Parts: sequence; structure tokens; C-alpha cells
Amino acid sequence: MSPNGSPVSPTASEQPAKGGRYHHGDLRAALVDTTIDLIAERGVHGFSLAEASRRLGVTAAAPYRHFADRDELLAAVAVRALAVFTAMLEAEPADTQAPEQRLAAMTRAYVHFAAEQRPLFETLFGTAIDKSRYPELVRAYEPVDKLFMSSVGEICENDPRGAEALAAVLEASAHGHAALLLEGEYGQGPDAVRVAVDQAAGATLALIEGRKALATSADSPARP
Amino acid sequence: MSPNGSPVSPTASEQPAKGGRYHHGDLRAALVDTTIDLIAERGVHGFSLAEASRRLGVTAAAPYRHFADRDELLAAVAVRALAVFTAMLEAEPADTQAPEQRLAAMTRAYVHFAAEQRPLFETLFGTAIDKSRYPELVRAYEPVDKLFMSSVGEICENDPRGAEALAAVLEASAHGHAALLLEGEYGQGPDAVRVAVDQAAGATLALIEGRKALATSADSPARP
DNA sequence: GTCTATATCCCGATAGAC
DNA sequence: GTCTATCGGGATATAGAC
Repeated sequence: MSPNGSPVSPTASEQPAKGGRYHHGDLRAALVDTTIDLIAERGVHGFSLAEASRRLGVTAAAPYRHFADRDELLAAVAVRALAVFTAMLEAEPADTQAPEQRLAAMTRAYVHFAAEQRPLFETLFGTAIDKSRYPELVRAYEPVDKLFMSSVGEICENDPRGAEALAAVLEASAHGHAALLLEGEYGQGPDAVRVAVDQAAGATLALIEGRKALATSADSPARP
Repeated sequence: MSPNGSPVSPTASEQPAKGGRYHHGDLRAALVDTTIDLIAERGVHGFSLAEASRRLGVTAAAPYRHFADRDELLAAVAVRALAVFTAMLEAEPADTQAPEQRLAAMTRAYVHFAAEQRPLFETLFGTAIDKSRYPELVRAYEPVDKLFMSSVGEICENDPRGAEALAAVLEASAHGHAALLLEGEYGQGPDAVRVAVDQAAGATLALIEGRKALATSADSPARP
């Protein structure tokens, strides 16, 4: 088990062979795991293929059998990140709640994900991966998008424009809370996470409510 | 004039001297300017002291007369960033508006700043500068904080707790819009900036309004 | 599928001359 | 206040052996 909690191929050894050749059971997966660990320690930009190789006891040339270059490895990490986040979202009870409550829960999950899976979150945002180069990465975004937009759509029925706008501000708010949490603006430790998560969820509800209120008052400006 | 629009010392030449010694009028300021250009081109993490020196026609050793290390130069850029942002905020008409409108205007300024001064914005957030090491950086935050908190305080009179919470969500929302704009989620070009700025300002108003509404309904839960 | 070896390039930082 | 010279790292990526 790697420190990031992901399983490495069972046949992978963790030390270089003393004398002979060294073979990984699944160097590709091991590289993804080790990369996540490295990002956790030094940030996305501190990561290097060379050091990941060193940690796994292979030479710096080995990874190039599995990834064309550094970016392709990061894209693989991003795909994993979206899989983890999707799993978090799908673990929520889905149908029993009002769409506002589901969106608040998704916001909680978003900020929680940023806090608990920092390296994965950083990989999704801290880097400028050229998504169009990695179709599987585009596909990995789809389930998240679907879940999110379905709840937004329920709130903005028959108003696709409004839905898009609401989606944008909700995403921005959630993202902002996550980003500032990671910047340390909420302090450190589990208390900071709790506060950020609560405030983010509250902001989601307030945004939905506030937009409703402002739209109404715009319809009948004589009634503030 | 440097591409980032900041004046370089008038005595600074832009090419290395052909034969003799090379003296800058103000290498320190020139380094800050060039650093901003470099960050604009390659991002905060792509920047290097070595390349900044190269561009200015000095050797890699020269900067160390002016900055103890790389981080100190980045801190100087951050100070400049806050000065620019403060100037943007102070350029707004201050007293004529309701606090909600002033906060919406500050949000506009924030997102606008991120878009128009991307390298400065990136320096403030993309790096983990240890602020406590640079007292002048701490001081540079003060005027912004003061402007922001005074408007927030007007809305949350006699409720310092509420003021802090409102400040946090407003900051997060503004930051989120700025961050997603820079990530390209709004597309490219001036249209993207306009949309992001408008949505961010709208979100600010909606957050204030929505929190008010939710607080009220919490006081009298029998009246949804 | 991995290794050896190598090419090529980059960086931050310091000592001491001028 | 800048330069020369240098130390001691680090990186990506390729060619060819096994």
C-alpha cells in the first residue's frame, strides 16, 4: 500500500533488486501511485519523472515505455482523480433530497475532496493539462458533470440559460472555498476543513436562494 | 517600458554592453519587471532567476546583491501585485453607494485584476510564499483588508461573527470566479472576462441577499 | 520491459576578483 | 554592484544492449 492509499500491483517489490534485473508487475500503475505521493510531498510542480523512477528502483528511462512524456503521466493521475471524486459523489444518498440539498452535499464533497485528496485536486487544477490531448480525461469528467447538471436543471426548469449561469456560480463558489482552504486561509487542521466545508455548503444554499430572490425582485421592482 | 507596463529605471539599457562592464541604474526594479514578464510567459513555477538575469544582460550572480534568494524576489513581486490591486480598488467611487454595491464592485475589480494582471494574481496565489518572512508583504495586504471589511461590517452591524463568515464566502466566491476564469472555464478572450466579472458580481449580491433570506427563515421557520 | 550510457540542457548559490 | 568561475545539484529524453 502506497501512502496515498492506492493499491500497487501485488507483484511490485519496493526495493531495487540487489544484483539482477528488476521487474515490476505493473510499473505503469506503480508510477501513478508514486506520482501521487510525490505531488503530496512537493506539489504538482515539484514532481519529476526522474524522482518517481528513483523511488520505484527503476532507471529514469523505464517510464518511457509506459508514458510518452511527463504530461501523459499527469493526465493519468488526473483520470484517477476524477474517478475518486466521482466515487465520492456517488456514495451520497441521491434521490431522497431536494436538489438544493443535493447541491449542498456536492459542494461539501468538493471541498472535502480538495482537503483529503489534495494531490489529486492539485493535479486537476494546478496544472494546465491540455485536455483535448487526452480523450479519456474528457470522458472522466462526464459523470461528474451529469450529476451536477441534473440537480441544477431541476432548480432551473425550462431555463437552460439560467441553469448554465447557476452552475457556473456554484462551481466557482465551491472551487473558491476549496482553493482558499488549501491556501491556508482557514488555518490548518481538521477544524479548518470543517469550517470551510460548512461555509461552502451554506454559500451554495445562499446562492440558490439569493438568485431566486433577486430574480423575483427584478420581476416586480416595485416590491423590494 | 517593459511588456507588463511597468516603468524600468530610465538609465537601464536593454542590451548587454558590448565590451566593458554593465551597470544597471536599478537592477532591483528591473528584476521585478522582468520577473513579471517571465511569469506571464511561463507561469510562476516556470520562472527562474537565471533567465531573468539573462534577459537583463547581467550574470546569474548579480541578483544576489539585491535579493537573498529566489523567494525574496517573488515576495517583491507579490508586494507590487498588492499595490496594483489596491490602486484598482481605490480608483472606485467609494462613498456614494450601498455597501452591497461596493462589494459587488470590489468583486468585479478582483476578477478583473486576475484577468488583466494574471502574473501578479498568480504570484499572490500560485506560490506558497511564507508571508511571515516578509513583513512588508503583510503590510501590503492591510489596505485591501480594510476596504473589504469595512463594507462587510456595514452589512453585518453588531455581528462580528456574521461579518467574518460573510467575508469568507464573498472572498471564496470572487476567488473561485477568478480562478476558473484563468483555468479557461469561461473560454478565452474579452468575452470570457466580461461574463466571469458579471457572474461574480451577481454572485456577490446573491450571496448577501441569500444569507439574509436564510437567516430570516431560520428565525421564523414556520414562515417559508 | 528494463538497463546502461549518454547527450543536452537547466537551475540556485557562493567565493573572490575588479 | 557586477563579473568570472565554479560547485553541485537536477531534469527530460534517446539509442542500443540484454
